[in-house]
Amino acid sequence: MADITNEADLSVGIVNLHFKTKEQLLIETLRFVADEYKEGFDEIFANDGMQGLEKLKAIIDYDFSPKIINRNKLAVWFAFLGEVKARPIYQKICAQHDNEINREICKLFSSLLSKNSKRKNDFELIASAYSALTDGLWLDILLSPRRSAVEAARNAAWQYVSGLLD
Amino acid sequence: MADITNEADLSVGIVNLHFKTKEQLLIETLRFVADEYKEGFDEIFANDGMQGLEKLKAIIDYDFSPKIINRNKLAVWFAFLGEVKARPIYQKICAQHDNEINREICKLFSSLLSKNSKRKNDFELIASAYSALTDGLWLDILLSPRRSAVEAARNAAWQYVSGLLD
DNA sequence: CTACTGAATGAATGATCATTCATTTGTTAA
DNA sequence: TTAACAAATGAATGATCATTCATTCAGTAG
Repeated sequence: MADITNEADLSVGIVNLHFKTKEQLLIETLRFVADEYKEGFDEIFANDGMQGLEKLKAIIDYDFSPKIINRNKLAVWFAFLGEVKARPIYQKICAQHDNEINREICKLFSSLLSKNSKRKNDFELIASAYSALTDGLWLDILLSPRRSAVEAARNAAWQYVSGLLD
Repeated sequence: MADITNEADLSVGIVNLHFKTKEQLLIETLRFVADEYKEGFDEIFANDGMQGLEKLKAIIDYDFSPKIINRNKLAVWFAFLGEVKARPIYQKICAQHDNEINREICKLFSSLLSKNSKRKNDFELIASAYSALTDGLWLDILLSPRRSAVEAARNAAWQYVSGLLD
């Protein structure tokens, strides 16, 4: 708490007055970053100017944009995820957003694959794989702080998607 | 330390005598699980009875076998990963294994794709994506403790790989 | 100017928990 | 049988750190 309040230029007292406990502060923090991510995601999905593949491209760009991923924010995400087993509340906080996002991604792949008879029925599996790929690439970036990691990750995500749609 | 030594049926003193500090205990623990994983991985790669796709299939089975992934072990992995930014030593401990594994996976995809003129030169990108996909699927399993998650994850990994090789 | 109220401070408190070490227990050798 | 040494114990110690609360500060009304 001392470190946090220092960094924020606030007194220990006022932070505890607002958040009540350290645990509450952590919970609100997770909610904040989860909402922030979802908001940007929704913005892209609500944009009817984009269609299908174009939308997916926008999501990928968003997922690897500096606003959403940088080592600080990734460290926050994975610090929370690493605690999920000990504090299931963290997983619950993400659950609703995750479900909504998954539904949208499923819909998107379903429409993208509709012309591809071969993979048409795999859209749910593919949506899961896509989301997992993104998470895994984020982890990569957290682990390897080379400058090129973000660019390489975006390419890997894009190559996966374009490979699906030949 | 009290919890740990209780669980292990050892006295606090003897554990500290051996590990010196709690931090050392954590470091040795990470080394242990990292070595354990690598050992099983090497066993598969050293087996010359298997070739190409068969080997990849074996890796996938291994990556989602109960010995390697179960919620307890995943919680350990991600707890360490979530601390990487604060304690870079954790990332260093995994680095050598990770590099060796990446090299093998690259080789494997390189040979698998050699007949596919279209993706022949993407084997490094594909290897990264494959590894990230696995990590992401592991995270999925940690987050969603439904019984079917492991099976679904294995399918997603397999569908990615088989999709590459049409 | 004074009294009142709510916001803010941060030193002091108390709880937690890693680490230590005086003591006990077990083993080997003479 | 006893002495010497090593291994193991866990209560006591001390460091860390979240939380509290007596006090100060700032704004408003009379």
